[in-house]
Amino acid sequence: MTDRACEAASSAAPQRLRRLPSWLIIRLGGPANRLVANRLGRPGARADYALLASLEEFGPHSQAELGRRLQVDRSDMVALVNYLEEEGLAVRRRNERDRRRNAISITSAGRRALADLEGHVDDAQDELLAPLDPTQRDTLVALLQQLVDHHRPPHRTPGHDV
Amino acid sequence: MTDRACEAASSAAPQRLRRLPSWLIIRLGGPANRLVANRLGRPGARADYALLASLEEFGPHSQAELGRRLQVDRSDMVALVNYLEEEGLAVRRRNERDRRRNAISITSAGRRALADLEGHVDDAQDELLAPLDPTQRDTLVALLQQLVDHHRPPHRTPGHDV
DNA sequence: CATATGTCAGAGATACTGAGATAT
DNA sequence: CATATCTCAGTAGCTCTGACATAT
Repeated sequence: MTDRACEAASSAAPQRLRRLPSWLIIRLGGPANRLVANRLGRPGARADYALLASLEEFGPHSQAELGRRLQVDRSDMVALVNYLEEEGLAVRRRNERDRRRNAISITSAGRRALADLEGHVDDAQDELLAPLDPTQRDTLVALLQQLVDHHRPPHRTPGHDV
Repeated sequence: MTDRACEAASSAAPQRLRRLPSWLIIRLGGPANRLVANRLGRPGARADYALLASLEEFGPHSQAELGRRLQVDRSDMVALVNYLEEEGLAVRRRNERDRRRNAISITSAGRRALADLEGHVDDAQDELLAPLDPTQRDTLVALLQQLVDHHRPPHRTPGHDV
């Protein structure tokens, strides 16, 4: 009996961690990542979805702009744009008004891929938030948005866009 | 004017991502990790805090039990326990009732280290949750706890503890 | 000249996989 | 024999740093 009580608790996290926001958020990163990646079929597809959403919503970007929007390092953006280009989901041209920059644009195939990915991403959200009702989900999203906004690095806007 | 409007929005995330729980959680993992690591001074100290908290709260553990409690792989637990042992914060003995297992116990130096780390960890939470008032913080923690509990892997309790 | 951009090479921390030896 | 534990080696994805050439 006491043995069974001990066993039942033997995989519960310590209270110090269960009450710790940073621990909860970091722990939840695993399932969040895994559920989305499983639905999308490929580990890196989460980043592709982010790029395509940004391109579709705001139009052409330089790679540095994409990086600032999505909080991805410039150096890591290269491979991501390479992939979209190879798959025909985006095109990379020269920006003739500022020839340091590339101008990345979404293609029609990219829009179709975005719409397809979106359904799977939404399914993953339902799995991730399964125990919460719609009101709780809204509350959670609103709170997380405040935190993400607060921890966004200071805004540096150099030249004109694209 | 239109240029400035474009520039002001050039680092805002797309709405598709701003409303996406998985994206918000994964994005927040960075600051959560960084703030705690900075306060504790060493990248790996977050894991040490978790181990010490578990040992202090529940008494001696085998390494596999620690792994199940904290959701850390057995193979990664070896180095973590090595470090605690080298620092004199825990001792690793043989469990004579089940000689496959080690029995990890916290030392008095470990308890002092835990108390010290706890202050810094709490400071990091204040930074992480800065934009939220106490009620919002409680709400957030309660919601995250539900999600973490829900995504905890299925409970497998083999033998008796320690 | 100072800065921004794209690119590449490498490091670092985290997480997972596979295998082997030992013990139940 | 089947399983559990500890350990090590290797892999993979993610993030960050440093450097360089090019352009503003």
